[in-house]
Amino acid sequence: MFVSGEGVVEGPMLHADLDSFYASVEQRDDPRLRGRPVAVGGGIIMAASYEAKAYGVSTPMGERIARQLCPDLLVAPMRPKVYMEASRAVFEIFHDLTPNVEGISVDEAFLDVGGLARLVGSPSQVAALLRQRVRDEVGLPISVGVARTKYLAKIASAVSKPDGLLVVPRDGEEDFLYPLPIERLWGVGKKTSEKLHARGIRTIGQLAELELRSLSETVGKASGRHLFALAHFQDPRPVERGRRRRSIGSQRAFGPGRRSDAELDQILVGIVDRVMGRVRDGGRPGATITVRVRFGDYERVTRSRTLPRPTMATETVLRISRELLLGLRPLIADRGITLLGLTIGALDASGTTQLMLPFDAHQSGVLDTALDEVREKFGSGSVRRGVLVGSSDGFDVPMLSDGM
DNA sequence: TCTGGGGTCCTAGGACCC
DNA sequence: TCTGGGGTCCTAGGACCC
Repeated sequence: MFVSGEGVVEGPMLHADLDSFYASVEQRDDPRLRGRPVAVGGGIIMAASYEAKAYGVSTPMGERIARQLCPDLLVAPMRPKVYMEASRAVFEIFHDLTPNVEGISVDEAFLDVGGLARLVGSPSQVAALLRQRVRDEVGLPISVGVARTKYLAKIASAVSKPDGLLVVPRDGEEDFLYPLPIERLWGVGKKTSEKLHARGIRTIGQLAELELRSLSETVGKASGRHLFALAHFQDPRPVERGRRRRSIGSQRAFGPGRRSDAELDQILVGIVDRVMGRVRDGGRPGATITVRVRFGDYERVTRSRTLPRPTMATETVLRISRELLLGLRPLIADRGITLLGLTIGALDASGTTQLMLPFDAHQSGVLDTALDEVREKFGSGSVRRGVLVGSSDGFDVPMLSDGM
């Protein structure tokens, strides 16, 4: 069961995903790059066109390796502002089609197109229209997957790439999903796929044959439940509008050479400045400050501290980050440092509240009253989603939390 | 594959409270 | 005085995603 918070809708899902986003923008803006292997970045490849991917160029990959794989590779420098503008234009088209848009990243979103049947047509017609509009109005290729659930739609868009459209019919879900390799599932990365391969599991169909218990023993409890549900087409998550970011961070990588304390401090000041600028721009004070360090041997550690209340003050955050970094000085002196980063999380923590409601809250009207209370206290944008948790005495307790 | 930069979520242990 | 069970919050690390 899912308890719906504000802005939660349900219907046929559409997943739209721009192809090789940065590289496509570069090819759009420079005709000489079209049809040729293009990479974006410098030092490290951040995006590769399909022509470049054909040579084995991928992200993240060192530029030198990429050039070895593809001697004709054209490398364009990053132009973040241009990409942000293109992303904004694409999302405008999404929102023009339906208000039920959940942005996942700059180049990717879920759309619930259930309500559009009468206005525009079937989900696949909406998908075709969306692709056409993005192509005509922004000049970018975008792939779209259409299915009953979010994950199926996401996998469908990935399978349809590049510049594709794939509809998974309700009676064709098994035929579509089960032959695919497990790596297609969201949440199966290097480690998890290794564990499953060790058991001879390579396809989603094979994974679906496992018992939940035995799957959980292999990949862990939460992961096990997650993958089991996906393999059995259980994915009731609706499109969530207006998700808010839960942390803001910045980091800088550098070569393994020696850094003086003064040098490190200067880098830290720059990073804190950048992060706190974004914190203030967004009006999202944060309480948990995390300093991240990667040593000369590329092993990473974090040190964090949670303030009694969220802050937007650069001075405070700088002071805490200096203290945290100070604690790492001996290790850095010993092993060198190749990355310094700062994340500020628990955003808006002062306004976080959780309401425990009885099981029948939905029917009894208790839920509505509780939602009104939260909105009154924290503003109407504060109720983000409903989460179902089990309580120890056997009763299911829907929990609403804000600031998500 | 000699290693970016921005994130999310989960786990596990310890401190602390009732 | 000693002890248990249940719960929250914080910290650190890990896996994963785009």
